Amino acid sequence: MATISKENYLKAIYTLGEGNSKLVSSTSLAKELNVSKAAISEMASRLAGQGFIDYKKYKGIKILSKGKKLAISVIRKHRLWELFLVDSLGLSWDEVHNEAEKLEHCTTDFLIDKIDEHLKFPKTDPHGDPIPNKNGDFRTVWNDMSMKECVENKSYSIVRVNDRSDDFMKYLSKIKFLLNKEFIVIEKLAFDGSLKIEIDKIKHMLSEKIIENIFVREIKN
Amino acid sequence: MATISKENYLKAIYTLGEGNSKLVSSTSLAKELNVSKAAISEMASRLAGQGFIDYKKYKGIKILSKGKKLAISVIRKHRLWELFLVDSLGLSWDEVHNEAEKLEHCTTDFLIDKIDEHLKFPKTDPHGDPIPNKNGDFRTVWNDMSMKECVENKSYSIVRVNDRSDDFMKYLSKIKFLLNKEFIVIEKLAFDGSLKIEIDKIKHMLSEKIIENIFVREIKN
DNA sequence: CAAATTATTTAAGTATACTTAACTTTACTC
DNA sequence: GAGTAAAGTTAAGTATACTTAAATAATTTG
Repeated sequence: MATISKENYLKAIYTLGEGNSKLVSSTSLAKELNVSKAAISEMASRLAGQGFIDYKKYKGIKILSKGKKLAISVIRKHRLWELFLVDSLGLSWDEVHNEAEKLEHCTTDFLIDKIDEHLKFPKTDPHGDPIPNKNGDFRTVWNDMSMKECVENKSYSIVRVNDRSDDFMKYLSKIKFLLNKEFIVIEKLAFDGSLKIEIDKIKHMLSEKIIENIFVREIKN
Repeated sequence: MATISKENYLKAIYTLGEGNSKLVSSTSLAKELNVSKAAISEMASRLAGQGFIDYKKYKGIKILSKGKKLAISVIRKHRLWELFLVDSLGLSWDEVHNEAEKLEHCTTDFLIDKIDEHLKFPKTDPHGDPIPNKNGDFRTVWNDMSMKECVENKSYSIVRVNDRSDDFMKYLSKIKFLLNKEFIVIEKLAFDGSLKIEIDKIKHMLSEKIIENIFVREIKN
């Protein structure tokens, strides 16, 4: 049985392992899931016993195809819910993450496929992350760049954000820094890595901590 | 903390106790929740300890205002989800009960209020059951009658059904016997309590077991 | 390369939510 | 009112998913 806990462990292992390439350590998993390292050891043994992961004591965790399948299915549910809540229920993008975090665990494949269909099989969620299709394939090709690489006097649009904390999302909403929104880089400050940008004719200073979590696409005119 | 189990226990206690009037027995609860009678004793002690119910050993269970509040909140979530899935996602009424049974436990008050608003504060769900408002009040006045009381050559419309089993709901869907649908009683057979009705110009025989779970309103012309 | 530090696991204990089996209470019948 | 059947509880045990504290393995550093 795939309980809520197991689904969250597998999602975290999949994310931290970046697909299935990297080994995931107990410490990083414990931090991600907000549980003790002892809890990780225990659950790792259980998940390994059920064929979801490969677990070598003191070495690390690697997701197996069975675990990957479940993780992607949960991610798919999460992202489709987020988009659905924004598009069909009018929630704002900083409100949907926590709701989707719960809904992803109590949605049947039947229902999520109906939602996928209703949204006309979208490719990305409201944060710009790709939505896997029914078969678990991410078809979107990454062609974005970190906002850190932006140069002065060029226009960009925001393609993806990499943080879901309330504070971060709420700040972006407040300055109307939404997905696909265009902005111009006015000034780049070398000494602290911060960026002065103009959006909707209003200028904002963004710290390095903010911009390293934002991914953009250059707009060529 | 209100876990999924606790929510289901309170929902069942509220339903079997018909609001808060009747004492609920361990046996009936065990049957409703598909667990052993021993499990009922244990959970009853826990719920009583937390002030959700009044529990007198060997006597029975009675819901308290704290428990009633939680039960109604879960029922509200269930019924709003059902209507939402039918109205906004196009699921059929026999598909929504099982989905709502899961979603009701992982929906915040914030989200369900958004759904309520989106549906324009509906009064009944797709089975005709009343939806409590944000304050927990059921405002709908019951003016339906059991289908058993139907008489020959009169027209009725279906107002509410009292069973959520897949077989029952699928059969009603199949013969297009949907909420608010009009039908005429052609013949009433006294010996087995069955009813011959006409719906969309097609005649159907409905057994007593079916009609006792259907509630109707007479259409006067 | 040995010592120290960090990472990880094991052990023991807790809470929830179940089970079956044994026992007790209540209700019913003669 | 005693005997019995049904209803309900208690006791003991299980699985999941955590915790803290102690022990062990791996890695880093002098």
